[in-house]
Amino acid sequence: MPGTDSDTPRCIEVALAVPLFRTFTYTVPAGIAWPVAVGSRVLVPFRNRAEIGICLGPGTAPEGVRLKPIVSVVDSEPSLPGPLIDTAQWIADWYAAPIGLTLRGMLPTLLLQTKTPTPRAKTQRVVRVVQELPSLLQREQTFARARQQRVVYDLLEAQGGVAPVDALLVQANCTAGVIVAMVKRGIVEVKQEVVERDPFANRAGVAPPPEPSASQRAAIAAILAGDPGQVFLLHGITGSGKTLVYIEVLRAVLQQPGRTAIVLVPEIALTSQTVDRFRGAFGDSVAVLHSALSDGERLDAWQSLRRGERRIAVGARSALFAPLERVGVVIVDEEHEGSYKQAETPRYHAREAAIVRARAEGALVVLGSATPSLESWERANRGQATRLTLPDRAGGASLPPVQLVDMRAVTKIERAGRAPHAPYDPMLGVLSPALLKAIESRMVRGEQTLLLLNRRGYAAYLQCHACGDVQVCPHCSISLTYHRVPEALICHYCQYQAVVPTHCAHCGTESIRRRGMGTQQVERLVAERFPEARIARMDVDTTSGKWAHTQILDRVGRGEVDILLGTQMIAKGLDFPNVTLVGVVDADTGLNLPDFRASERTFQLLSQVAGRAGRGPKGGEVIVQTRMPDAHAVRHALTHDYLGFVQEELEARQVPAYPPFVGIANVVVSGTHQHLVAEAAIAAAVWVRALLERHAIAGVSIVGPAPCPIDRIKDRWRWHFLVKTAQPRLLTRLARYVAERAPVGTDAAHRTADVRLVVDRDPVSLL
DNA sequence: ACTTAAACTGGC
DNA sequence: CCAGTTTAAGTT
Repeated sequence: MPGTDSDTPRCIEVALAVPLFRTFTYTVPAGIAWPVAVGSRVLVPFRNRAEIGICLGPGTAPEGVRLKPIVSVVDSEPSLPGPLIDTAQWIADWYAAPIGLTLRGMLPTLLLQTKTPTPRAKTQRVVRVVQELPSLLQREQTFARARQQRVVYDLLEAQGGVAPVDALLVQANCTAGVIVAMVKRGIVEVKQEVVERDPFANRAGVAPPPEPSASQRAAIAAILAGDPGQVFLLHGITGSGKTLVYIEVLRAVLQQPGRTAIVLVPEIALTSQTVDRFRGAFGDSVAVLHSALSDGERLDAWQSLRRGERRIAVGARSALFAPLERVGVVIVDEEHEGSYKQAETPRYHAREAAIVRARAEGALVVLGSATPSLESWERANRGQATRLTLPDRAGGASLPPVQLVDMRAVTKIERAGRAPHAPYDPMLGVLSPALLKAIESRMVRGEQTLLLLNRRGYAAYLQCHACGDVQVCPHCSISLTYHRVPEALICHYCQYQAVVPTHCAHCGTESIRRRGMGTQQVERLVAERFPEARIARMDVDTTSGKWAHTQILDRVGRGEVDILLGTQMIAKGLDFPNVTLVGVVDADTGLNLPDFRASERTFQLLSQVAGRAGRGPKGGEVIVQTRMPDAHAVRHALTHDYLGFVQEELEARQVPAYPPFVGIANVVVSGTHQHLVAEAAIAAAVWVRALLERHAIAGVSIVGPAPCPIDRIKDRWRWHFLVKTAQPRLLTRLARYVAERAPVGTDAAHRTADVRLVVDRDPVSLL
């Protein structure tokens, strides 16, 4: 047996959760069984402390170092099976991340702690609405004189009808007396409740899946006939029944003894309907991994998967690391979603990592989307993925017709018809007559409307009409958004809050105006126009409570909402047959961001939200308001023409070169002093250029450095430059070299400015 | 990241 | 001159 000779010490390589691009070598004392399995947790002395690390295999003693012995092997079975270790190695390599931090991200935190405190269920007091006041009219009558109660009610309502008492008091900026009064009036109740309650644990089952259509059957058969590691791109238009394909593939795979499966969804809270269907089909075999699990619950879920008690892991990004063995299929739903990219180290993309893990497991991969990412589309073009298409909506429904409203024309007509000094009517600039009329007809018919506006708050910013001054965040270089309930100016990047000024800070006049509409303003306009409508708003502000998403959507599903208004979170995965109208209030919001994916994201958003309409027998229609009707993202969305869009967008990515034609790494330098950051970024870029020249490396271009489009966030100034090359291996080496060795923050001045450099390979956004 | 040791600062 | 504070180095 290797390593058992008494004169060659038994050594292992151990990864520890420190930001270092290296492992540590330990000896294994005689009392401990040899060999130590790869992927096992080991307790080791490190910096005078005991730490838990992961054994990566036998090691060789480096020269001139006195090795320490491990204390013990913690696991009887490795916590991380071989394919997961391989995946971790790939992630660390490709994304230039320290292996120890990568492995840490794969395990529940409790498994890496040396001491295990027992978590106990916490309780807190919550307020719940008991008397529903769905329409504006009822609310105005009820709260005629009770201003604060109205504020509390609106906040509560917006969060799904339930909220913790203390949080609500802070939000409404009022005293407990207000809530006591409301309890007395029988409008709300206050109860003590356990905080951690898993809404997925006891949700009602859903109807058994219908019979697959011909094209669904063809896709299922093709996938099941795939070779181990084969990647399928399932391109199915919205409502074509991709989920049914997933379910049937899962069913077939799980029939093989011992086989397991992983399903990734973009954000669990937004896809509860999809998750319900998996639960409905596979019941207790499913472990739902979501961000609101407590550490203890997460550990429970992890262990049930590790022990084989549950064979399907459903969850966001990190569910890819489910400790399953013999994985037969990995499904990535809505594979184009940017949330699959992690924003912190390791900055991995779960879709790419899924392909790597599947290869290591011998599993199939299914990437599903109505609007595949250009990366996946090009992967199929190159023959590295097999394209499957679901061209029709299930049940014979057709895609809804999309009507474009050119808001430039609306503005002109409105101007012409208005007396010279008549006050501007915000309604016309925000909701066109065509859209209003369409909403009205839905109200009359008892059908539901979805309104998308990808900007939260009331107004995008405040501007002084006299001097042009705009209120900006003192910590970030973006304007403060005006929020009405509760009234405040809020920075959407750092949550900084300021009171709303009455006078311009710059010129002292009172000419402050609200510019750029947000969801709160549209909610108000719609409520004024349709006082009897039951309106729900869904955006980050109304979904702060843990299950607020689910609660709001359940209300829509039960028909208790006439108009659901929200940001992009209403665009995903909702399937409500009574929604017959989708209105896009402003298609242009994201179109002009200085980011190479702006068009792609806009097209995806428009296509996804359009797909929410007409899912039932009543059909549906979509109305898109825009001032940029010629933009290709808008044009092709109108005709549901994904192929047309992709063709044009691929063309646009050739020159200047962007993914999928080149790989890019975004090197971001940040720190607290503007000029030091600029200096460091310039020096780093010079250093990389010199490196390329010294080694005569061709085929790499450095773009920049320049300030990031948002050049300050949370008091940190930001500069960046791009490293572009069509040679992935070269980019791996460069990214690693820069992350590990770039001379940034090494001198005293830069250290005081806390100058740091991060390498973000395959960035999802450059802002 | 975190800890420890070495190198500085300032009050006397 | 020494305590307290900043900075540099190293983790097996």
